[in-house]
Amino acid sequence: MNIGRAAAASGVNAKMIRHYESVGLIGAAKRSASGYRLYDPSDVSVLRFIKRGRKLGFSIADIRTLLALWQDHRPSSEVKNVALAHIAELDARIAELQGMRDTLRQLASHCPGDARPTCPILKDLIG
Amino acid sequence: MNIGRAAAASGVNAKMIRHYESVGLIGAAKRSASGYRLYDPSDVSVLRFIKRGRKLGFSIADIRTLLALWQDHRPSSEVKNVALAHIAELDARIAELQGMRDTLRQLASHCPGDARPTCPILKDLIG
DNA sequence: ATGGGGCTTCCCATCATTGGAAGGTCAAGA
DNA sequence: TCTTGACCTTCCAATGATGGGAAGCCCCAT
Repeated sequence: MNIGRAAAASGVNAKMIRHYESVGLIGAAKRSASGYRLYDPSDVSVLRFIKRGRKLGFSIADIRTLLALWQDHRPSSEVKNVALAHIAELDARIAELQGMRDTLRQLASHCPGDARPTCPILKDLIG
Repeated sequence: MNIGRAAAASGVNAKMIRHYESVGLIGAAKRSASGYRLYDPSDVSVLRFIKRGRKLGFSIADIRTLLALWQDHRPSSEVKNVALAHIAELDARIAELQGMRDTLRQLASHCPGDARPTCPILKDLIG
């Protein structure tokens, strides 16, 4: 299977497959006589793993860890720890964004939004 | 006032002040005879505006707009529109992260987290 | 054999920020 | 006056994940 078919089968586009190979997230693919990368269904499984991991917000570094844990049949506690750490990061990021949003919502609610230039949003930005 | 003092007074470090100048977010600073950038309190106000805007998650492009709206005394409706659009982006991003977190929390809650390799988190990633 | 689509590598851009190198300037202390 | 150390300058590069595009080779169907 060429890279295009692997891309279609995994949901990871060809560009990213090459990228993941270049950063060592996946091993170097075998090559055809003319230099085309060749993939088999187990490679597609790995790509789907990566795809799904990215959708859950894991970094490439995390996914590298998770792939190793999966392929080495490591204890689920190790997987769970990675997941819990990521949940904590997500919580932190969510709280940060909520703080921004709440502040802005408050400011915007007091902004007349008319032709006058006076605006609490600008007032806040000016400090 | 040299760049270091402007940085201390505004909370924007010297490196970023130069960067903001290079991308045209702030005008080119006057220079001393020896080439040092020189700032006055109104420049510091602009830098604080930028700093605060970044803290609220506005992009440089948004801040460029907001600075123009501020300095040109434009109607508050324009400012409000920028803010409301940003709030919408924040809401979308928050929802996205919450989706990830909720999925992960669900998966992690069913993961034994013990010495066995079987783990619903990995099962989900594999698809 | 020709055309078109797929594949290769390589470089560049994003966005905001940070780090570092190499070198010039300033002020204070010996 | 000389030195030292803190400050300033410009330029280059890296971050993380992804995408765009160029130049050129390969393969298959017509």
